[in-house]
Amino acid sequence: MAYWLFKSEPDAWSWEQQKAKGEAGEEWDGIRNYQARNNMRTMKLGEKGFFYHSNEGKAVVGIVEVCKEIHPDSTTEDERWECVDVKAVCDMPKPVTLPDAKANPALANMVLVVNTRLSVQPVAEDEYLEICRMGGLDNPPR
DNA sequence: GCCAACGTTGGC
DNA sequence: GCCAACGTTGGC
Repeated sequence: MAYWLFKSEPDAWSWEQQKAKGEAGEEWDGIRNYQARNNMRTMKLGEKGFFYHSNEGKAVVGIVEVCKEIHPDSTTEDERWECVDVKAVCDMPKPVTLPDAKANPALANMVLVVNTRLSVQPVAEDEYLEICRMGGLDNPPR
């Protein structure tokens, strides 16, 4: 079971909007970066990931689950671009900010800290659990 | 709003 | 296949 992190500017697509979609979930469309797309290609149904607000907030605000595996991105005719669907699972009781993550030595190698520009990224299991711990999530969904 | 870091494009 | 020019992301 792998873990992921999805980045979104709240102006474009916020955690509130994601939660409003409920169980149906929503396409994680608009990704135009090969690395990010390749990460989505390896995602399996049911895998968990963080929902991260970039720009405003700069924090992990919730947890999502992959509810549809890789398929064409409906927002473009360009068949190079594919995406998955995700649905909201739960809030992060206490959002974990980027400065929080940077200040934690256990997260020094986290992609979020090391490569700030990658919008869909893998998260190691120990990093996943550490962020959940910092966020006050006692029983992280696995 | 600025700018560093990074990715992509296109000329050669 | 290299690399300069350009565009975009995202932290500050």
